[in-house]
Amino acid sequence: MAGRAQGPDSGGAKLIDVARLANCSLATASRVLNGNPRVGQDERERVMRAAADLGYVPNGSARALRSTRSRLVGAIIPTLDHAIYATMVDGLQAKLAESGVSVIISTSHYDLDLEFEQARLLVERGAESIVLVGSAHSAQTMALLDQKRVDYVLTYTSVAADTGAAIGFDNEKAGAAAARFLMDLGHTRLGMIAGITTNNDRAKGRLDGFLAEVAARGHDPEAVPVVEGAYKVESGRQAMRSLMDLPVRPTAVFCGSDILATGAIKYCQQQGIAMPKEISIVGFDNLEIAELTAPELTTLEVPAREMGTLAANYILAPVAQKRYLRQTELPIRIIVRGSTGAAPKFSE
Amino acid sequence: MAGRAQGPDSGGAKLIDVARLANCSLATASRVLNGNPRVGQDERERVMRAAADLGYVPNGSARALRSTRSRLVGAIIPTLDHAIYATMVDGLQAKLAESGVSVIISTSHYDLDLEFEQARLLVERGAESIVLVGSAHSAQTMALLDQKRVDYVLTYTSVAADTGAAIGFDNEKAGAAAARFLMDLGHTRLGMIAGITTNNDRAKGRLDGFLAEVAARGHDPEAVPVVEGAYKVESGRQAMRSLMDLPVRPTAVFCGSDILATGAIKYCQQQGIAMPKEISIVGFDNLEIAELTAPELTTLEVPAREMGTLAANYILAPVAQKRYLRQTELPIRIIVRGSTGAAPKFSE
DNA sequence: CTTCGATGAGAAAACGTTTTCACATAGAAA
DNA sequence: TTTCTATGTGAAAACGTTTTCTCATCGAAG
Repeated sequence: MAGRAQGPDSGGAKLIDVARLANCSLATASRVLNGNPRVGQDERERVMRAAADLGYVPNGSARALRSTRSRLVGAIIPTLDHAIYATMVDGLQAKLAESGVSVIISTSHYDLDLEFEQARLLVERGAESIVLVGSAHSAQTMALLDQKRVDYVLTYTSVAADTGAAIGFDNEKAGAAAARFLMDLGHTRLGMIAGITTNNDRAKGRLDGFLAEVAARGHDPEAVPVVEGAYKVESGRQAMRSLMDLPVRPTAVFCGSDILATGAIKYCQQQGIAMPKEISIVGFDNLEIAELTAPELTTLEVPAREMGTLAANYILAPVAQKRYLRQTELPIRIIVRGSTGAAPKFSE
Repeated sequence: MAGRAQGPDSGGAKLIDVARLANCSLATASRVLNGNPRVGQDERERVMRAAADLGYVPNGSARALRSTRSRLVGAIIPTLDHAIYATMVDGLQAKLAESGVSVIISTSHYDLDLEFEQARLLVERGAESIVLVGSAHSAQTMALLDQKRVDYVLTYTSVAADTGAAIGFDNEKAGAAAARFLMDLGHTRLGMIAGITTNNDRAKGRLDGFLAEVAARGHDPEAVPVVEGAYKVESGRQAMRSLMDLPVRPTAVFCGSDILATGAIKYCQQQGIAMPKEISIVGFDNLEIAELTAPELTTLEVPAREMGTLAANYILAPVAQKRYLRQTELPIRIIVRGSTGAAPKFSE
């Protein structure tokens, strides 16, 4: 970080230079470049030409300072290393770019204190809106956004706080749907490989919903073995092993992500556990890999890109419309593939 | 995009408020918050406390305007939807965040004109450095970066332009290594499924290197069938089909990415083409999915995260060190797994 | 003819910082 | 004592825009 972006000498043409070349005042030049209609045709053309000739690039800092509009949006996600989040950001960025709004990205690594620091930095940078993941955030963070009047959007959740917006889906409903789907196939011995639930309300929601539905069907949720694993293929494999080593093996396992599910499938293949004959597996996310396993993976589709696009739409919307977009719950589809089947019959 | 980030009334405490509360001048307050040592102990403490009490958040625009240092870095990548790029950005962002530098991200979708627009916008936002992917960029883009004195880093390539830095690997060498590996296994009937080479010097480099090595071994590169496919599993599948439909089937296929390779493997499985007995397949990237196929995929590892981290190091380095880091060529390893084997013996 | 509203244009203030410059004060060197 | 250097502090300029006034000019309405 050495060398300056736009030194006084270097960098190049400023608005005053454009104005001089176009033989008009600073004010007029500014108006032209901002599309203000109150300026004559010929003047407008002179300024445009002058700007082009000089290769004029406005100074965003100065503009932001004076106008209090930075055209900057911040996004804080757990990590870019998961397709789910990367794709959401891709959608967000693509949509915002259409309107000339830039995205500053930062990662929290599932740490709420770190998230607060990032939020602070984003506010400092002048972000007009901030996109967050999930509904669990530190009180500090919320207070900051509130005090500084930064509007924010929660994604991957449908639970909106009292101030910001929420655009996502209901993780509990999704977990319940998975349980229902498996029980409808006749499975009664269920298990779950959940993502790490600490500081992760999405992982927790899926687990809670899953167990709640089990209870709703009159089964004992306490009897459902649950293993938590980091978002890694290998943890899925190991989690599956510990489930399969249980005295009473589950016949169906719901995994909190496709990555975990893939590891689970891998374990079954290695152990020669027939799928879906002996074991049914359901994933979560519908990543591209869900079609690469053998058999292909039944999974719940997360509308990652759509959440990004909708968050962008909300951010770009005029205040009048905002209240209608404030709480958007997206439906979550189950994609049935070969990894699930009817529960095996037991001879006992 | 409605509602302002830091209005005159709203938002909250400014530096002048901090100064007043600490009973000192604006200058002193500024010095304290910037760690300037020329200020007394007690004064320093008063200012710190005042800033904390008021929840003071500096205005980055004003700071950037006056100091010409934005602490902002831009990154323009083809898309965030490919793990390769997302991971690089993750590494970049993580490293820069340690020094309080933020990353503005934008995507070019492999379009050089769009890339120029994005670069312009980043310069406007005050980015002090810009990270680009590959070595092929429009003259306009290069001229802009040059004129505005924005230093830039090319990644995924080891070819540096005369001004910026390059941190990556040699795609031609990598392609050649793949060819050598396969020929060393006895394969003479090679084929390639390349990524779309239009506006993509990385895809093109891999192809060129592959063919060059074939030629270097005394074979006719014209005889090597090449199919281009978009970065999708399905295009890999289709590309593989067209290769397998050839009158003389290749016995070994080099794919420009693991995604394409995965599609190719899928086709072979569907068609019952034995791997690696009848066909050897080599991928590129070493994505997590490379370990999920059956057999697992032999592939060339791309140091995506490392490139991001090193780009960040370069950006953060003091000018004196920059020249030593300017051109960093990373080695590229071949990860041998089950998808490749000795060439089949022909009865002819 | 006036008076008016509309239109086009410029001068100067303002945005919130950092930085330059000047000025005290105090202890050390002469 | 005088002169110097080092240290801490404040006043005010500066960064490059946007925006608020103010002021002409002009054709239309009175």
